[in-house]
Amino acid sequence: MSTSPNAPYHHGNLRQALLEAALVILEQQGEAGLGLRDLARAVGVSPAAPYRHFDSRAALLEALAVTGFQRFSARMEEVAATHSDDAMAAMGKTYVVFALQNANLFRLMFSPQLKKEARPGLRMAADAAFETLRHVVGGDVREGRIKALAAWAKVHGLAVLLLDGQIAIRAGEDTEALVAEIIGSL
Amino acid sequence: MSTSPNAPYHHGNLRQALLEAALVILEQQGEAGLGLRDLARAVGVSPAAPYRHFDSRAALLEALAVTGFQRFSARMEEVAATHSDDAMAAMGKTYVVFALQNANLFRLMFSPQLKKEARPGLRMAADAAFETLRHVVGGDVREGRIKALAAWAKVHGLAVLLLDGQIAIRAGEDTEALVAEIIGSL
DNA sequence: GCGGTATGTGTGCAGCGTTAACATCACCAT
DNA sequence: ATGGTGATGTTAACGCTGCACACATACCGC
Repeated sequence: MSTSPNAPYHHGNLRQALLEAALVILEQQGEAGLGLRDLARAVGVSPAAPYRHFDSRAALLEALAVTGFQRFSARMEEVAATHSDDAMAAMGKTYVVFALQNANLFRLMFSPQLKKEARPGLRMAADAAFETLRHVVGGDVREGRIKALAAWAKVHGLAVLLLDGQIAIRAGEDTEALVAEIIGSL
Repeated sequence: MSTSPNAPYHHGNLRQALLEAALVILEQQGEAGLGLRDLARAVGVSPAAPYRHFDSRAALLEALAVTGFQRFSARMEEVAATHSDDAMAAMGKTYVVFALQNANLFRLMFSPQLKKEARPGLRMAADAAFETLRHVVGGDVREGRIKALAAWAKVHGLAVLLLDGQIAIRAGEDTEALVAEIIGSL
């Protein structure tokens, strides 16, 4: 039942292939549509093969979320480096744009079913991702912390509400412009 | 196989009983732990009985989310009525406290698997819940809208980040006080 | 009373995540 | 070279889930 007559018995780099295919399916179908059997079929491998690389479906989702945080982190550092003057606003906008462009991945990163208390790897990836943010915003100082948390909350809430379609975009209104305006309003 | 020898064949008000039991299970076990069979057993009814009142598991979850929005709405209106002076801050704090007290219900209300685009009832319940908020904050005015959205985003983001355990509470720090401080920092 | 309809029961199906036993291959010490 | 060993993939099966169908029961308008 092999896909190709002379397909090799071993895939070569299955773990990576699974993650990549999973990212595609995730963005297309959402987390609920990402089944292990479909995923295995998409990569051309038997239904149980993924278990050699991931303990469970939850572990696979965790790995996806971790790469999500890494990509997010990379984007943030990049923006922090190139916009040293208006870093705060630029990072805020990048934050929201990332969420909108990678909707289902972003949702997965903050999915309640990936309990971060029980998954140190995910917790660390998440913390690392926000490290840059915290540093730029000066959240380590005693009294700067409140403002930093407020800014973080505003940006994150904006991302979540937009993802949820909760903030109505009026006719002829540009989403990115609206985001910039809201972030700008301290 | 009846729970009690003279249990009536008809439950009386099963729909309501299901919703109430579901709310308890939801808050105890989270959305993933809410199975139709367990729920039916908890109410003392056969596994297929819930389908007379809910088309699917998703429909049940939707109904739960709707009642969640209604409770949320009630709390908001109550606070808006009793705190006519500092309405904004009071409502913000209530918003976050509601999320923390009804964690899993709040998560369900904004769960991506309940696609609001495809569920008009849920959409309406959500919109109605935020109506009060929008009114008090003056979000209908052209230029007040940005500030209103910013405030909403800040409060919502704060709730979500706290729920996710993403905002670290330092030793000897009171969560509610921190919330009040962050909300206060415009 | 009686028939129709709403409500609850019992059974079964397909699909899921997961596991265990087996097959195949790469690699490394001899 | 070769043979043993562990990593990787396959196959089959288990238990569970949401869900659908046919049947049983109880309420309600005539």
